[in-house]
Amino acid sequence: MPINDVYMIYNFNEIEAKWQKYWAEKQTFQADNNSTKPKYYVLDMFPYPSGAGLHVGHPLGYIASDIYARYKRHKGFNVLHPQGYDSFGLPAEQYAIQTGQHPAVTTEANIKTYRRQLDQMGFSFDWSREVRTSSPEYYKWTQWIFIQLFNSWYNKASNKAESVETLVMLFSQEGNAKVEAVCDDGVGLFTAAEWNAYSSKRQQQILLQYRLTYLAETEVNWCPELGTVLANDEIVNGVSERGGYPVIRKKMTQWSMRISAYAERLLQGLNTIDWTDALKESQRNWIGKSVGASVVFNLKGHNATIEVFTTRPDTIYGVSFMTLAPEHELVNQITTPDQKSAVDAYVLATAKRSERDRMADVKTISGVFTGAYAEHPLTKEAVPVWVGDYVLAGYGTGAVMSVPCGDQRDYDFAKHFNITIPNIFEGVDISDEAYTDKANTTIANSDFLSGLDYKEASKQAIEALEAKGHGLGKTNYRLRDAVFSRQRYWGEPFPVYYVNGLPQMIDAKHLPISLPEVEKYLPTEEGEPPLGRAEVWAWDTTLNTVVENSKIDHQTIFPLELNTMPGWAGSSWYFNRYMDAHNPNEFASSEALNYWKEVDLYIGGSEHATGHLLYARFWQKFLFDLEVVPVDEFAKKLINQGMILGTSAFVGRVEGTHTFVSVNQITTESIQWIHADVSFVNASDELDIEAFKSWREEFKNADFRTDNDGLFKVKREVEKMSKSKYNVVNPDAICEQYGADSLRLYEMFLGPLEQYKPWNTSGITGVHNFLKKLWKLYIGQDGLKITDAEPSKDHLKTLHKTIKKVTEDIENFSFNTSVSTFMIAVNELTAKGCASRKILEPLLILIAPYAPHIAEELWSQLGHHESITTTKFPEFDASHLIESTKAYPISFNGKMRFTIELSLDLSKDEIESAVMADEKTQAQLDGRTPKKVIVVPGKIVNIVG
RNA sequence: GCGGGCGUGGUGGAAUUGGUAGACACGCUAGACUUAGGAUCUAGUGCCGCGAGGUGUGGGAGUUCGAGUCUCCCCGCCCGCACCA
Repeated sequence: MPINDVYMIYNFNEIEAKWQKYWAEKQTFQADNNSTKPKYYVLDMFPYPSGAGLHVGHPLGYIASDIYARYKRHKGFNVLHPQGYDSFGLPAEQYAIQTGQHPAVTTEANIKTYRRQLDQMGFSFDWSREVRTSSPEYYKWTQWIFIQLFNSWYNKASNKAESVETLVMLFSQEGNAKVEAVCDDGVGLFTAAEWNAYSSKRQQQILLQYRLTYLAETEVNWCPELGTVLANDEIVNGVSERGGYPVIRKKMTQWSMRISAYAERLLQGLNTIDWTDALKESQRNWIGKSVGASVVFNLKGHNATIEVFTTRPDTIYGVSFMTLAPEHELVNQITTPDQKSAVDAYVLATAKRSERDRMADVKTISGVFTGAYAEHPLTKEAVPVWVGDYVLAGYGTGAVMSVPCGDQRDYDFAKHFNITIPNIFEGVDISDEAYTDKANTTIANSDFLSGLDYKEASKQAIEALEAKGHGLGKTNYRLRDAVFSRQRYWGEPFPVYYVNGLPQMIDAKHLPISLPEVEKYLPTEEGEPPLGRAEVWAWDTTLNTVVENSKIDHQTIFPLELNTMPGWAGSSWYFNRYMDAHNPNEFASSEALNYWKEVDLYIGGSEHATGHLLYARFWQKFLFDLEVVPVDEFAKKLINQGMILGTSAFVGRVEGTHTFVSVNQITTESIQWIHADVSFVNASDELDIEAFKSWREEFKNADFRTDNDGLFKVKREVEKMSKSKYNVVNPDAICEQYGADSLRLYEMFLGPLEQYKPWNTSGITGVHNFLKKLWKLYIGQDGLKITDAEPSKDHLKTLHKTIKKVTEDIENFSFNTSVSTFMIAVNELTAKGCASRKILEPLLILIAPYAPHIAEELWSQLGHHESITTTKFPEFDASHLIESTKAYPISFNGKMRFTIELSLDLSKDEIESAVMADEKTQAQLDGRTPKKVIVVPGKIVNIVG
């Protein structure tokens, strides 16, 4: 056979296509819901299929999870490794608005691209379980979950969600006084008799205040540019996360999710799951638990009271004033005529400032006295009531009891307005700043609390306040209920219609409620969401169907909800659907749910910390309460892969001219930096001037001031990889040039999985060369090199060193170092001329999870007819690592330690005597006799004295 | 301000978890073969020094026979939350 025959050289393109086809045809990676093997569920965060396709950053996490999934198969697990698409979303809709193309059409096209790109990477996904959040078969169950939420309330007594039917029963039997529910503020008390006498409408309105998803007029974050509301986690620094548009506060009637009911369980659950500390900490911050007390102050001369929340009830005797948020409802009511104009002016001025301004400017102290006085609940002294914008309307009750000696903000406010600062701490100087250290506090000047520490004083203060009916211990959470409505087209329709303005659920058996066709994807002229354009968007209660009817008679036909669900709806439960992806009758069968239970390993970006990952935990806990899922945390272990960043290239242009200047030639002129496409620049930062010139019309006749050698250098900067920064590297090109196995290895080789790292294509030659060397280890000019010769001890040592390292690496998710380990192994075996089947077969299995195509190809060339994917992973045998007998002592203080290199030929006993005979050891022992010598091959030897 | 993390060659990064720092790879230098090569192979490559040698993990101190690793202080960087009462 000629040398350039396909079987002689490493023809990665051909090999990869061949095995991808093989895996697809044989359905190699289809998971079985009935298996005697132990199960293992490896999940990636499913992608949003954007029009730009995948860049090299996207597959990083998929490669890692794929290696792990393949490894687990080798280890004898029944592995579920599915993939799908989070296919509802804003970009497809924005594109639809611009082009009139239906989002379903562009989404379908994008999915095709994604699928092709994912396939070419050789991922071992079980595509038979693919889900798409935008398909009616899927969102049928998203709608179903919504109905379950609507039909549930949160019982604090049982600490779980229960059916609204039980709530109705309680109301009709004993009213709501004893019902411990998480519900809206301001639900009044009623008796059973009153409840039963209420109209049906009134009853429904009351129930809405208890449901886990509810309709309420709330102040929401409205983004005019996007034409929709946003959840708190979708806003970053006062602007929208997507697009960076301004966000304003606006009152609207919206669906909300009562996630606050689960605040404590979401917090506690973090202790049971293996997620990173950083991520858990983000969620803890976001939930923001604080323990303290609610205290009620009477107002002098008014019937009203001010309720405050404090984490420092121990400082109750240090209160010298109170502060209300400018938006507080009492401000108007209690302001005295003298102060009215000043207060009104202040409130107005604050209202004019945007959220962002207020956030940016925290240093300026401002406020105004209302003229009113509250009464201290214990001393009965008068306490002046102020208004100040350092108090936030949205947290706690929007009012605080100000203790200037114990809180820096209160202190600053008091200093600024000359309010007295009583000192209630023993032996502490507060002339310069407040004393905020509650761990080392002794309370003074505080009646019965004097002499107590923080903990005891808080306890007794709460007891005293409770006894007087002026307060009680309370825990506050920062976590707000999540707005669930979006004024958008491309999302799940709600299974909701309205009768007399009250929401009704469509019976689950009529789901899905599919998205209607609309002519345009914009809001209507009347300002209704896009679904308002649908001619057919009403529910016929007699026919139980969405009907075509322009003249709604309001007897049997009722309007449907026009909002759609937010992007996070479909992604909050998809991991359960994969277990039984095509079940038309249930969202997943209980057999499937009980078999797979939860995700064992979840890999995805940390940017979802307070969005998707919190909402998904919330829904899982709810579904657990409903007893439809068997576990209340959906992912046991979670790893955040770091982002792969792009290395942008900038060319400098002298401001206001058409002259471009190489970075070395820049002198004093002011330079405007322009992104150049990274494909025009080589590894030495030199620009292909001609390519750049023909890139855009405006550059065609530009001048270029080059270096003396005629080269033009660009400036490099590491940024997020993005189309708009022209720094995107396409995996298709890499696969074409180096192959998927090279790309997979290189992405792992780049650095620790969780770290952020810039992409640099030139380094890929290193791993590519490794694959070529690997190939040459098995295949020579005359074909297969493998022999059945017994391996030498040296070869065995290399193999087992590699087995040990690679196994440890995979278990610890340090995939980067095993790539190096492979390189060392192949270099050593090549140098030693190893051709033994007993070495090279196990080696191939080690490499298979990382570089599956080449491994499959060589495996089949070795004469195997079955895929390598389920062969048994090689076992490490320590005896092969023992080396020589040189030992030298390390320390002696009761315990003695030696570093030792052990000999392959020696037994444990022989090693022991070798150690003891060692000169240095003898010197160190100084005549003493050790009791015991512990020998661990490949490790340090302990000698216990 | 609070919380989490990090700091090692020109670069990405290793380091048996307290035991020969810089594995492996990129880049670079020299050479070989080809002789358009960006292909392949060999050798070298932390820094200073011709050399023996010295020095070296942001800086300083400490614990230890021994510190990149542990403790304390300082400097710098990244991420999350942020007037949260």
